[in-house]
Amino acid sequence: MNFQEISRQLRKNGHKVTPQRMAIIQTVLGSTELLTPSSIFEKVKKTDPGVGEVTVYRTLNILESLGMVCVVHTDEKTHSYISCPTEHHDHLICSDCGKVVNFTHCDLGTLEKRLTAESGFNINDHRLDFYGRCEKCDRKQCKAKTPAEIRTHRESCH
Amino acid sequence: MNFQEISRQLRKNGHKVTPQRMAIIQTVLGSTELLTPSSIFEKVKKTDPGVGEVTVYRTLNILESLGMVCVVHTDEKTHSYISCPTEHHDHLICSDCGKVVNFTHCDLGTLEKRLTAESGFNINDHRLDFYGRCEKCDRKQCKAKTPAEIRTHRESCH
DNA sequence: GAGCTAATTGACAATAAGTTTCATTTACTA
DNA sequence: TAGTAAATGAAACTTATTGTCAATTAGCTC
Repeated sequence: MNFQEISRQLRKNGHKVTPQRMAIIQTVLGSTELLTPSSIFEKVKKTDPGVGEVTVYRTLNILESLGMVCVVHTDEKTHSYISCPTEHHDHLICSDCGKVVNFTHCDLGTLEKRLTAESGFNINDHRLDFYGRCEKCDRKQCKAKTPAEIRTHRESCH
Repeated sequence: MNFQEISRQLRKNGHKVTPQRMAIIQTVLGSTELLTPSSIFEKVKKTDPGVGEVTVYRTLNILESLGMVCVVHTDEKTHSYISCPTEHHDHLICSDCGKVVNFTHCDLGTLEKRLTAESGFNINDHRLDFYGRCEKCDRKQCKAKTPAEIRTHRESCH
């Protein structure tokens, strides 16, 4: 998604196109790894020091409402976000480096029918996340323990 | 799981059996609906007013470490817990009343193989949650909007 | 292009979930 | 029935996120 498409998408939904917003959006959409509000803030600050942390939170809410990012549930206490396609998809998440791969065609139709019959539930949605190690991390096993080590390791994977 | 099994399980793992702990555990394990720390606190307070909210948090952490409850990810900002079997299972969650049904045999082997081949990921875990309406709620569509209305509605479903 | 207006921004304050601390109490063991 | 380490409750603390508000700005209208 390029600058113009993003701008159009924003305006179509009644949002203004501001430099802060665009800086944040380009950082988020240009990444394939899991991002937290504060990690986004840190990244954006390097190129656009004028952007406030609160604006990151606000922009993430807009992106979520537009379906351009997903909230990924991790064991951490902060929200994690990942840029994603707007059609239905699920996630493969690397537990070492935070890389996320979207995949489509989860083919849960059969399972869903079985569960509907067994439970009486009227199912209308699901969330499927696979966890494991991406190819890179699987080769160089991660030994990082401290937050700083994990950050270094993650950077070496991207 | 009865009183004695729970006690044994606790002692086996180096935890003491206290009245507060047992009150909390029996409330949690005796429920099929999603519970938050504060909703558990409210329930327990009715029968055992002496139990503090912090003890609820501490007990939930123990139950989680023993694999007796799962954290279920919702859109709410508080953690939600559900009593669950210790072997692998996934969840069906009613978005109206919070009822949770555990199911086994998710049969994701084929999908997992495909994704491993396509992505190079070494997958070792997954999380699959189906969302929808349970049979009861599907019949009497939920119109509740305010927290108080939702609470009333939920109580009427259990 | 100038002016208007409502949305956006950043700084700061407020909130709330969850954790830590610590003096006191209590479950288990010897 | 002590002794001791774990557990408890109350209060303080931490930290992610949200709300407030005056100043700024994007995008519309003329």
